[in-house]
Amino acid sequence: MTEQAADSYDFQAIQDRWLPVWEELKPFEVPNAGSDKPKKYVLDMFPYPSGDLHMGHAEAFCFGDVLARYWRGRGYDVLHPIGWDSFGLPAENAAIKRGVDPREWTYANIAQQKASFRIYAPSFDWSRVLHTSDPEYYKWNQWLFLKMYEKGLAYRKASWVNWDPVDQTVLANEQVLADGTSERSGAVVVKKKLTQWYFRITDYADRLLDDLDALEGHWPAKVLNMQRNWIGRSTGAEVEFEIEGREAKVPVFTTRPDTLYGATFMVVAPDSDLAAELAVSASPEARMQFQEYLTETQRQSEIDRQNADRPKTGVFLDHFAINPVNGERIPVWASDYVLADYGHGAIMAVPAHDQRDLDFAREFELPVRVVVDVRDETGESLPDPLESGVATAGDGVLVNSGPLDGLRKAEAIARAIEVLEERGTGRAAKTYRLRDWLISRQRYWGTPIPILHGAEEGNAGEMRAVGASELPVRLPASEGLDLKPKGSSPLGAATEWASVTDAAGTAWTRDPDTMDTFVDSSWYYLRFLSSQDDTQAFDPTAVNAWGPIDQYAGGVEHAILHLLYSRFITKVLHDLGYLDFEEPFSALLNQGMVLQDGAKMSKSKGNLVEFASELGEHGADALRVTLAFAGPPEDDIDWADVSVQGSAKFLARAWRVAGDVASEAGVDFAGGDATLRKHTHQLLADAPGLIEHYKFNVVVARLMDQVNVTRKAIDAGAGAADPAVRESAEAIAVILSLFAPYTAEDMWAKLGHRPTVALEEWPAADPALLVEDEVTMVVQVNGKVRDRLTLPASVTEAEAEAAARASEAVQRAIGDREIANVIVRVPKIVSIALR
RNA sequence: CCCCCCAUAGCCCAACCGGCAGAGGCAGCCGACUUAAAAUCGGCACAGUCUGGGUUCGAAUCCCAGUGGGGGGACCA
Repeated sequence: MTEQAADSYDFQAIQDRWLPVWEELKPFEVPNAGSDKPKKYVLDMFPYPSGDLHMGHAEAFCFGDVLARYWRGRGYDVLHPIGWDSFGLPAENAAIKRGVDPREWTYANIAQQKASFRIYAPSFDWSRVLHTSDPEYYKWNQWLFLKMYEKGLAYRKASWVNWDPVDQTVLANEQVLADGTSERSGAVVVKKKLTQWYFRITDYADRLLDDLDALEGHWPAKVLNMQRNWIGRSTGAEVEFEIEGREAKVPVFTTRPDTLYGATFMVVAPDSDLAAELAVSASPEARMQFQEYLTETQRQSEIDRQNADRPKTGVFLDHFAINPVNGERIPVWASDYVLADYGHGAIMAVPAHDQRDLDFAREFELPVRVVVDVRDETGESLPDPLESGVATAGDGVLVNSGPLDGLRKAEAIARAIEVLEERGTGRAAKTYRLRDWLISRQRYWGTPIPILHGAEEGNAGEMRAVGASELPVRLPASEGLDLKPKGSSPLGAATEWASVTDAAGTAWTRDPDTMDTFVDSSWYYLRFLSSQDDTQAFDPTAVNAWGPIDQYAGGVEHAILHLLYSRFITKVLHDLGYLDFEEPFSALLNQGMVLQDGAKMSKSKGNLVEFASELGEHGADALRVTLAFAGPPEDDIDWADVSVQGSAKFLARAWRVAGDVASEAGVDFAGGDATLRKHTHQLLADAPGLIEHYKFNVVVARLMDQVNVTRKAIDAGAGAADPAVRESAEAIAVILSLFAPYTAEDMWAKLGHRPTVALEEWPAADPALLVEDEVTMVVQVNGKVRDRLTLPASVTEAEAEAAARASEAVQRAIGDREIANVIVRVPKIVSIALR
């Protein structure tokens, strides 16, 4: 080491010094059995291997790592694994574009990301690494599918599905954005009727919704809100309407069974089976009109359909329904404002009290009957909706409603349900916005669905699950397969792979579809406990010992999809008896985005900050400190607002403090400078709470403050040999190791200790050093600060008040006015109110 | 249209249960060191908390209304 290197901070030299040492020590490998320490499972959402790591990864993995390192410092065994979410469309599309094997492309990217992670140095347990595209992993994906299939939770149905015309595959509802475009390709999604595999997530809708309550305070409020909206439970009643000339009754869902007497017509979705059936028995003109209308609505894009301002359209279906409560005969219409896949695809229309129904009634001159007397604040009845064009949806007293008359809305809803149940024509019911999870994809780079379809006359239409002993169903080589999107799965063309003859000589064809990659990521956290185990998906004993995940960290872009699916699969595995917990993620941290000049970074905008170049230029520590210090982790970071050089400057200052310490390691701190010791112990006392509340930026600020104070003590106070200086430097190294592991390790070595500071337990704050012997109390007169009193910490309320009254400045402020009230809050304030 | 979150120095952000608006940083200015610059060190200055009401002895903090920004849902019966 040259003289120069010894006293100037060189991040490259420090990285080069410690990386090999850590790789030798493997300090973050934790056996499943752990030790006798308590356990924490800290997980970052695993990355997708599209190219190298980017700044978003840098941020996410920084925060996860701070928490993992924190809990280690607090005396826990911490499991902090890493893997790759390596199946999926982007890899496949990129592979098509470059004419390479998706497998090669994917694993090359993984290798690159691993190399970047090595330098960035999150405290991963590398012995547990997994890739979802390994047969050793997706075998268990198939196992999971078969478990779901056995339980009736995986099923096939023909339905209108979201079709991405660019990627040429179906999409889950969750993958279609609000504007009707695909979240992946950006193409306008169209509807296609196809037979597809689904997971029955709607069976779990109530639990998925209700169990969110227990996560309150541990998950971001925003994510809870989004999940609740997504599940979208409505409570009300199912009412059965008879349709003249039809055997079976038609159920409709309503949140307002109290308004049944106001139902003056029925509307069915044009693309529903019921509409088609009713049209068959309608008059020829009505049938023709309906056909035209149906064609018209199906031409509409999702975007047009979602435009709420457009006028109501519809056709009369030439049928009448009977209102079960009053026997009234009401016309049945078809209109696209009723959705086929929500509720029962049919509604009872109450135009007086529902705006959509009113708009429709006014358009087609259907009757409007007020059954709830809704009043405004002055007690005046609101105007008749037919005239005003405004439906009255609020609370009020029921009228024109037979037995419900005189009841208020809530009572009337309850009573209406009772009436329906007594008569057997309805019941209380709930319905959800959430739909079953469509999991089949017509693409190559995913987990093959382990199902065989009958391929000869004798077994045509039959389905058979692949036996557990035959798993995994491996993906065939991509060589010779046309991976280009063409609307059917590339695997179907792999005839040799797809054709199967069983022991009895019967011919079968493999299901050609692959699973949505969200299946892969819905349970990966369980696999980390036994990523090499080829006898089971996961080890229930180990999983129950470590799980659920104590701290999950990742992007808010997964607020619905990934988190909802993981919660669902966790509940299923709980119900199957594998898990003793029902929620996978006890606490969740969502980091914000890294922006540049207020905009999302992208190559096309030319505002990309490259992770690799930042890492090379400033080093891992400066980058991590910058990200942690930029602000609250859940806020977006604008790279234009931060200074990586500033972080580097701070690290150099901290590092020099350690180098200046002149006392020996192991020296007794007790005799050290009291002021500095107090400062150090205040930091030690505050840091845990700050970290646990994700206030990383505040902890970094406190470390800067501690470095500044220590610098002053060395240069102008106690001096470099004072034990308090060593105590402070050691505390800085230990806490700084969460953010800047290399620098902290080097400081630790300079302070005469052996690696690694990452496994060092935090020194305890000494309560005796935290008590102040003097306090400053503020005296306010009529809310204005008039004096500051320095008083002993043991001061009583009466003494403080006396001192305040004795103050000259206070007396001047009071003058000759009378004191109305004196409030004393030791040790903060004396507040004097004048009359 | 409905729901949720946010607003503090030029900028990024702190401020516990309502109790002195400032912990830290960036940018700025002055000075020390230097032949000079960089780095480093020392110092300085900067807001009364988006607006308007209310509660309180006391409000950045609680309540109401609004403005601006962000997010979610939305023809969901």
